Amino acid sequence: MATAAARPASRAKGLETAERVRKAALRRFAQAGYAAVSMREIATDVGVRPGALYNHFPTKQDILKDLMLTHMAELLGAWAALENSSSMDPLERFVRFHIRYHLERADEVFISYMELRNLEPDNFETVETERRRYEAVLTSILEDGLADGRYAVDDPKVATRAIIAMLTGIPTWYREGGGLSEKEVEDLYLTMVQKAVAPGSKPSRTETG
Amino acid sequence: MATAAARPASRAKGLETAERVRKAALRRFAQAGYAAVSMREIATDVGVRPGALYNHFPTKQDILKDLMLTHMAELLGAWAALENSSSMDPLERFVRFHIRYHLERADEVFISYMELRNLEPDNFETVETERRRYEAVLTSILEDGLADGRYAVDDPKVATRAIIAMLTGIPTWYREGGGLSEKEVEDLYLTMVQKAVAPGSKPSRTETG
DNA sequence: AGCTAATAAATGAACGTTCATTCATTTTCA
DNA sequence: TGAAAATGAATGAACGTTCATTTATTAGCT
Repeated sequence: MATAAARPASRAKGLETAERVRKAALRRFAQAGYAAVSMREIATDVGVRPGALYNHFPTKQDILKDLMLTHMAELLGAWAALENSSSMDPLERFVRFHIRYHLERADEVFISYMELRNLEPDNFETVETERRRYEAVLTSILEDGLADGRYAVDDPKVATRAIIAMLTGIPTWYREGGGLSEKEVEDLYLTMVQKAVAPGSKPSRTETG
Repeated sequence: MATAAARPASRAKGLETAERVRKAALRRFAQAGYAAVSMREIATDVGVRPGALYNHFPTKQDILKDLMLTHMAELLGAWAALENSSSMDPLERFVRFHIRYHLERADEVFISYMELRNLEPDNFETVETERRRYEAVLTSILEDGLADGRYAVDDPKVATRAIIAMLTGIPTWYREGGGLSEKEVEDLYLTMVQKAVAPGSKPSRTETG
């Protein structure tokens, strides 16, 4: 047999509990904030006594770390899986991906920029590095379009931050069944982003193209 | 160099302390989050014993409430003072005002949307109402431009949220002496906003109306 | 399959610490 | 003299975490 690290399918109880801890902590952290959530509350959600949590995570900090590192890795992984799989325009692909992903994983996203300050320096640095890698994706798309004249932005890095802030704000107000479908939101934002980076002389009253 | 400068009639000692409490709490809340800050820490910053804080604020909650309600009132007040005082284009005036104000009051702004969930329902509702009033300012500007064809946005309320999210993200990355002046940031963002709402390149729907 | 040793998970109770808040007393100062 | 402000000590509650013990679950052996 292989080492003990690989678990037989029947030995799933422990992993199940660890996963339930993650889920409960995720929900609670997103709702009340890391510092305002007690291990006792998480334990209650999981249906276990507080001490039992320490069979799965060494400290409360490690739960937060796990959630944030996992989220960043999955975000980059999800993009990597999509990056070369479509013939869609890269900017459109990125905008639609970002909106979709951030609406699907609202809690993870919320925690990952809300609880940064509660991370120990090492883990903070790791998350920041990944975040910069993600931003670099969009910057690179803008630079490509800039090089062949499809886009016109004065500063691709500033434009990247502006666009990502704009898109990341969506989950703070969008609610399902609120009159706009997810697709409609994607289209609205895509249009604004495309116009914001499009060449087109000075705004105000110049004619199009 | 001992005391802080001018105490007018020395009758103002109590008010001075209350103000020092506000300042200390503001800084601490912005840095560590409301739930992670103790009354003891605030008292230490102020130079007083914890119990003394209760001569100025009935509870820790009330300090947060005071900070957030004051901030929203001052934000709307600052805009009101500027609204009709310039011949600048309304959209430009709003964008420049928002960026400037949010860079000047980074801590207040940060707290006001980061600690919303720590507010009691009544105070939360008050802050939300003020926030909606502030958003309505921009929405109204966009609707005016939409009516006479200067702008073209599919949904002024969505565009409002998009623009405000974009602008409010600036303090998370902008640092003085980081290669860009505040004026340059204003100009870069203004250009993107103007292009995003300008009529022109991307027809996506029938006209509203 | 059944038994057994080993291991993993959960319990229940406790640890010391820190928390927001209270209050009688003292200090400050107009 | 009187009121506001600050002190110093105390309150009970809640916190993260530990640990000896019990309970579940599994691997190795026959």
